[in-house]
Amino acid sequence: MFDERDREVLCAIVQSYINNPDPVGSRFITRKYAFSLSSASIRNIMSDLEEMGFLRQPHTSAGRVPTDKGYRFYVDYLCSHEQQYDNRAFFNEITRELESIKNDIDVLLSETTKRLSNFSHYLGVALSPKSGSATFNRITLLKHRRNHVVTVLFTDEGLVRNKVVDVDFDLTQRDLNRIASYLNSEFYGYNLNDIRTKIVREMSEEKILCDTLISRAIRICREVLSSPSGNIFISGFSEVLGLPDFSDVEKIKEISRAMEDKHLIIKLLDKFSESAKDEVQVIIGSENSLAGMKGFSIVAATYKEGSRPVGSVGVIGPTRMDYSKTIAMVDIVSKFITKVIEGK
Amino acid sequence: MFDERDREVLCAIVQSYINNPDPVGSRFITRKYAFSLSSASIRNIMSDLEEMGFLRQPHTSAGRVPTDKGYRFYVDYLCSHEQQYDNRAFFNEITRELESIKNDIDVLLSETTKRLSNFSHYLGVALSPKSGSATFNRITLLKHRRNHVVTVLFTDEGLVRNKVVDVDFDLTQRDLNRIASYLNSEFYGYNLNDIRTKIVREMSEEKILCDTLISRAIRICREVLSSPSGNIFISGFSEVLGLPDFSDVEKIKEISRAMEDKHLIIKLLDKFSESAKDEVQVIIGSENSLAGMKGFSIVAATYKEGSRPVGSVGVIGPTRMDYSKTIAMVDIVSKFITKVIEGK
DNA sequence: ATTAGCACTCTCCTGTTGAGAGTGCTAATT
DNA sequence: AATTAGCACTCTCAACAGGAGAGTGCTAAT
Repeated sequence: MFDERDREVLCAIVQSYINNPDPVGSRFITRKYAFSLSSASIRNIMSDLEEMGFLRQPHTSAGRVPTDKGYRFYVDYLCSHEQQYDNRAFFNEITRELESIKNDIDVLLSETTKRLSNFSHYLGVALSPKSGSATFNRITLLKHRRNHVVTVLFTDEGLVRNKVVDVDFDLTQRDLNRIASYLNSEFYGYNLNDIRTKIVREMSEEKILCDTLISRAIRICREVLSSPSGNIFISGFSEVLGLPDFSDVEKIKEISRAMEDKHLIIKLLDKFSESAKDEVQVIIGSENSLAGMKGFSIVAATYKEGSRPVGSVGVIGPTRMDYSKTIAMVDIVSKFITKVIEGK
Repeated sequence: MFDERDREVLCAIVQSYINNPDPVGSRFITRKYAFSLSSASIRNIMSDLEEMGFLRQPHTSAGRVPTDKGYRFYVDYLCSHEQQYDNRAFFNEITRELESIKNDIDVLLSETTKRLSNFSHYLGVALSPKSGSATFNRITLLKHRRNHVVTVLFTDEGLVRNKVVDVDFDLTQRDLNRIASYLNSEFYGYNLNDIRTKIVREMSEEKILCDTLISRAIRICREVLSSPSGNIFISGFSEVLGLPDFSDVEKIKEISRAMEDKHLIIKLLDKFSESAKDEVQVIIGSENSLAGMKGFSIVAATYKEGSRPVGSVGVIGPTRMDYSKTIAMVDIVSKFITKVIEGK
């Protein structure tokens, strides 16, 4: 009911449509892909494939177009992930130009998404490491004007975060040192999420409320940890505008709305980093469940710190996407970032 | 040759066109603006205005449309800058929601541009303070893993900047303290630009080369100052897409290209902050000289630190822009940011 | 100086038509 | 039994023509 020949036809149709967004007809297939079959036979096969839900017709007497289910089958069973020439060039550029940026993860991610979108012609996206699971190493407090404290937080993973915190009391540098060393002894080795919940729990305890030093320390620490966790990077909008899929204003509005709603994309990418699979993952069109992302696919992977995935990176593009090329690229990028983070 | 009546007609045409992007005809003017003249007379006046270069016709037998020169005259002499209801709402939202963000200038600017674009329906843009003219107050160096130093730079203006610097030598925290105190004594009170040039000059001097402490100090300091200076914030792309001016794909591509070329916009805004005028400034369409910004106008102003302008904020939109409203908004915003920076 | 009247121009919408591409079905062929 | 040739049918798209609508410029009258 679904033999080798059917697969070949489906594959040909998907590939042809990816190359060029015109519905593909039976005659075109016979000519271009040199099947030893007539167009009439292809028509029969296509009709079967349509009934099985892999293809659909935009209208009677147009050719066929893959459905999301069709793409899914293509990605899972048909497309080869072999590296192409393009990808080698991509790999070279990435490693050559970006390897030196290792101190500022945000710059690294932003530059990487830029290259990713340049080479793929889709939207490059990345989520910066979730600091929640990072491990507290130490904190330094520096006096800055009256009522302002500069905090510098170090994690075991090498993350450094600073923030200016308002305090409603005037403190000397000596006070700050005492507060810092309290925090350091108290929280060393915990991960930041645990510290956050620990603080909430302890806030109400009496011993905290009585001791001004401790209560001040806790308050400062809470401020530091309240910072937004995941930064998102998106780039390549003008790349996407060049695609024929976006020759229509409505389509453009759609994707730009999706882009501005960074919240949703963050959630989406978060899912990737939670499901700690090792491979590149693909979400196609309506599999996505998110309204406003109907016509788009996402190819993403996580990058890791040690063996723990801490963030994700990927590509958003139309469902009519060059999956094999894109998957290979995302694979390269995620591994590259992992490598850089771990300091080689 | 250009009397009161001509002005009134020009004003009516510009306003009508701003409301609604249809070429405006003579009959429409007489009906809508209740001139005590017939459409024929209006036609004569319009013909004169066209000859003077304030109006043009998209094609014979369409109505008239303002030229850049027409907008310029409107902005300089005709439009009233009175506050409208909208602006008060805008002012309230800005002050209520953003006054508390004063420690992180970048967050402040990014949030402000968001509101600005929301209310204006154009692109909100802002340039973060040029740190070059800020005054060195002190620097703190903290050890971070081997070969990495976290630097925290304080300026008199309250700016705090941190950066992780690679060093090719291993140092104890005590060494770092000595280096920091050398830098502090050496550079206290200078502005960052001067320090940068000073470093370049001194790098070659012998005494520097001999003394390892000093040479290391200088090297670290150079790294710190090499950071990118002006950050740019742009927001509101999806706002802009809703405007009838961008119902055409080509137009959308144009503005998105202009947006991606952040370099150019930075240059442009830089000009604003240099020409230290106190008012909101307007650049209309081709006055801009920048290719790729032909159909766009820029309304911008500087925000200040003391009396010195340090950055700029504004709006980019189609030449067919509601100038009086936008100018009022940019005025509010620039004054608001100035106020917040100076800590009220 | 102003205006009514009119011929003219240009856009935009609508309907028509014909070419082209592709399908599904049936009957013939292998 | 699978494949294919042939054909009628459907749908899109581009080109074209006509007509309504809006606006102008000019001239002659007020």
